[in-house]
Amino acid sequence: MIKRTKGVTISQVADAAGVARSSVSRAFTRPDMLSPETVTRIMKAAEALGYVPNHTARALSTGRHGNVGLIVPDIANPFFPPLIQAAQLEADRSDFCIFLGNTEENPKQEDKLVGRFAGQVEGLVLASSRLSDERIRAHAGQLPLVLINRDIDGIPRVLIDSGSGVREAVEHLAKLGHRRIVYVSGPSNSWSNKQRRTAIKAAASRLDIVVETVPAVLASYNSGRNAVSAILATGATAAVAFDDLTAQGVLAGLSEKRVSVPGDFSLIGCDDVLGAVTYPALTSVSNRSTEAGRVAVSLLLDMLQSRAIRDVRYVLETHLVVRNTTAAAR
Amino acid sequence: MIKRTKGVTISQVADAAGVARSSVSRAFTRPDMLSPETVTRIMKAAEALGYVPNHTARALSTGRHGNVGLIVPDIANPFFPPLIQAAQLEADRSDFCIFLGNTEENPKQEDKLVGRFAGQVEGLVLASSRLSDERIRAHAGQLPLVLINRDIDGIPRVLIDSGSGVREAVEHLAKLGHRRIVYVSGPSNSWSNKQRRTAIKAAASRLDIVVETVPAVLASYNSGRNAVSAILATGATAAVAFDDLTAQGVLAGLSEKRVSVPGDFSLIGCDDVLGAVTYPALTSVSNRSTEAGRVAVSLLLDMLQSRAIRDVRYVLETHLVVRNTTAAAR
DNA sequence: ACTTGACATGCAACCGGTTGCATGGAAGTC
DNA sequence: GACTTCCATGCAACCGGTTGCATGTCAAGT
Repeated sequence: MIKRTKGVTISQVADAAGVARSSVSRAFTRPDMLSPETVTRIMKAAEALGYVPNHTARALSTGRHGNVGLIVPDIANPFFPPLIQAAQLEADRSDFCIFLGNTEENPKQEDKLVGRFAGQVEGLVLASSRLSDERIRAHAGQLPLVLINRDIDGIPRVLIDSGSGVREAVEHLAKLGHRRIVYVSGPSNSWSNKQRRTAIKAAASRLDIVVETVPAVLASYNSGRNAVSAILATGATAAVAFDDLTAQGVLAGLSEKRVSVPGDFSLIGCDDVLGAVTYPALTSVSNRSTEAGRVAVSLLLDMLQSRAIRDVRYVLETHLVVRNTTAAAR
Repeated sequence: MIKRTKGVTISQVADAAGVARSSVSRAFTRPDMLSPETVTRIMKAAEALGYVPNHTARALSTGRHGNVGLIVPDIANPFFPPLIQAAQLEADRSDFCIFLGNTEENPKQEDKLVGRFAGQVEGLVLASSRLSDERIRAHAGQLPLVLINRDIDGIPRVLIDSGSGVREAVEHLAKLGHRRIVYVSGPSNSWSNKQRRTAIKAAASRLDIVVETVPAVLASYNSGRNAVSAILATGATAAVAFDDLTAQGVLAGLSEKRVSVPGDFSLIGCDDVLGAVTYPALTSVSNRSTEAGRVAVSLLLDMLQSRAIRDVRYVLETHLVVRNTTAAAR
């Protein structure tokens, strides 16, 4: 049977070392204030007793607990794991821990999580938040906040500009001779979706290409698959999907309808999360999610240190990665 | 400019409501101890002041902070996100927050994370821990611990048995008339690989099927693709791949060689991480990672409540998920 | 030898809650 | 009407650290 050892306190160490509690505290936090001998004596006593500073108590008196929160809409979406990983790594470099929250794409859940996190993190990163600007502003009033893929004035944010990559995608399709294309859109309250749709329309109109939008509701395989009939009905010869998951769904749907890719139809995804591991390899727009995670946390930690909020707007450009789902129009 | 509102304390609420601090505390934690009118008065005052209980202070005096830690070796491995998600959901149901740690497959990093988490979580789930039994036992002495995919006596654990699913895969192929199959193996030092290979051989010999092993070196798309020539050279009519990524590579390689799946060749993956989002949909062995995450957290919360450690060994069997890459042998 | 100052350490208040025990008043009992 | 019982509330200690200020000591400065 395993039994649990319970907390050794600073007082016990103080007694053992024959000093005041404050000296023990200083031995751990500002050893330069004490004579070297005292420090070693205290350390030895602490070691012997197995003393470990109580994080909670420390947090209570200092107001700093060394945690930051990261809230994402859907961990299972392959876009996020690399972002989370990078965020965690960056936090770790400064000895911070990451609280992870998953909102299931649900603003209410997100609000709830922010509230619950608020008391125990020093700052928060909201990735692809589904909250209203208003709610985000309200939260930003409570604690340091950094956004990923939400563009709100006055709140530090890291934006992955999929616009640049999408523009390249449209140019790529234009060069291949496609004159009529479809944008398979994602969640309507997603900032990225808005951004991509806008970029596509702008690029297309500049290149004299007709774009139609087919909604896929959720960013998922199934909605992509279900959108296929609507896509084909437009008479387009190519499509850009909101993300790779959706694209993969479209790919499946097309295949079922005996439309070959890229022979009969060209398809481009976004976020480049599946491109390299599926067949045929998906042409897609790179995502930069790793950098986004790292930069967001780094920004947040900066804010915590300087206690200042700068109006940072950090933009990461994306590019088209050409693989095997695009070819010349028939 | 956004400015931050700082903490309203229980004392301020007490003053505003004209009661003692303890009453305010009780209004929030055990309202039944107070008269209804007092409670409403306090609540009204709290509301007006924007009071929110300080989580840290509460944790200090109660010793319960409502957090559990989850440590995984690699968030980016598609096996884990569903597990994490499920764990988070389960924790959430009991108003617990999840601390997420990523060890990069590094035991030292894992040890460090456990140490850092220890002070601020009530319990810990270690998924596919890379620590030695000894270290795990040591940690288990410090705080409640639940393991996923590690089998250590005396420590509650959740194990995913991929053997059962692999057995079903072989039976499925046998029923379809395949007499000669290939196992496309994964990393030689992987415990799962060993488990799967063993299960395949046992099942095959029982069913009078010939199995050949083709190594794929790494569990990846490319090594799967490169293994195709060797696979076809064996004259087999079906293959089981170490994991879905490898299977997807094999699928791509077969397609390039004009071998149609499942018409000419049947293919089964493992872990079911891609099956539902690729085309053709991959027949695969389920991974149960969602259940594993949920059960592990649930077990942990139980332990926290009952303050007891039971020697639980929860085994999750896997099953074959038949999709569209398997058919009758020619 | 006396002041001055630097330095090491202790004291005690504080962070913001929780909780066992004491108290006082109202209701219930005889 | 006096006595118990019970309930709502307050008091104060406590959780385990941190930190501003006071104190004591010892060496350097004159």
